[in-house]
Amino acid sequence: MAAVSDLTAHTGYLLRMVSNAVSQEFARKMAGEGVTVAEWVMLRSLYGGEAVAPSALAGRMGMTRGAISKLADRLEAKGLIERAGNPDDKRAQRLSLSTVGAEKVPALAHLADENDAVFLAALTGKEQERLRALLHTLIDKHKLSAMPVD
Amino acid sequence: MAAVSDLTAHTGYLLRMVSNAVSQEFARKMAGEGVTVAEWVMLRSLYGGEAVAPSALAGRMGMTRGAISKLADRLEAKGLIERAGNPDDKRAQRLSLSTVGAEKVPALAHLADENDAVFLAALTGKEQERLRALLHTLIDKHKLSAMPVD
DNA sequence: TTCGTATAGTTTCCTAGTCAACAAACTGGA
DNA sequence: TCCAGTTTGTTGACTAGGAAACTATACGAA
Repeated sequence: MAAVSDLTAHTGYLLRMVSNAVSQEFARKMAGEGVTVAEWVMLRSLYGGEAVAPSALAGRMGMTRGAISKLADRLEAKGLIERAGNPDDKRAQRLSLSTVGAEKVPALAHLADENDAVFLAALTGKEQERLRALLHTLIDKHKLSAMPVD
Repeated sequence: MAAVSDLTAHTGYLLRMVSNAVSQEFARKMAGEGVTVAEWVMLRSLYGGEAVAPSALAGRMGMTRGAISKLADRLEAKGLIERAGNPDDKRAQRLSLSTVGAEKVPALAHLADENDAVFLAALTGKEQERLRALLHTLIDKHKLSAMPVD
């Protein structure tokens, strides 16, 4: 007998529901700063570190090289990042934040903190800890590493 | 002082990471059946009930009417759903599963069950319960209702 | 009645991804 | 050395969705 379980019977479903709610609200706030979530992730990834190769970012951000290429185009056009060639390997590039980009990150980070705090305020401190622990367990056991963008 | 917190410091970030992992794996399985996740949600929403108006589905699925219109086009083209006019209101439509569509749902539901179970196997039964409870709390307190599709 | 407004679904334009083909540059073994 | 295979980033074709304009229909108050 093929019992068809309800959509909401799946934890994966609940996860998407909650995750989407947080992300959409976050996207809205970022949009107010003229930045998309993917752009924020790239900016944050470049913050406070050395210049990074696009292909490395693709791995970190869980996007294709093609997507990174276009994303970098947009951020470069906005003057938030810079592309530098690599004399050792003429194919390669190094992406880094521009001064303006670096100045923008803390403000965006503040929005991210705030967004997270507001949403999680629906849980007690202990519950928040428990949720984080459970998510970390899933991440570890499944060896998840790619940064989520969409 | 503007301390810039790490991306992974945000629970919203962890949520997206975990949620994306489940969803992408699920999307891969659905793709093997020639169906996208959005299509699955629509099919499941139409399963075992009365015919539904596109606009109602838009609300339930958290998508715009435009998106539903195109989604319905695709499913109709695949022969999985049917559009019926409404004599009472010539603007309105009613969407329902075709016989083929209805037959397909249980198999897809099985894949959904399986996908969920495999992913959550990384947690103990008690932990799974706790995770679901926490997600439900967030959903309730934030009055989330739209079905997540992307 | 009839006209203004609201509603249902469609369509167009835009955005942001993927995938696959590609050119240029590198690498290493015969 | 040199050439086959790999890697880097880019590009073009395609997809799925959102926003807003649009069409057709319904409704309601003057």
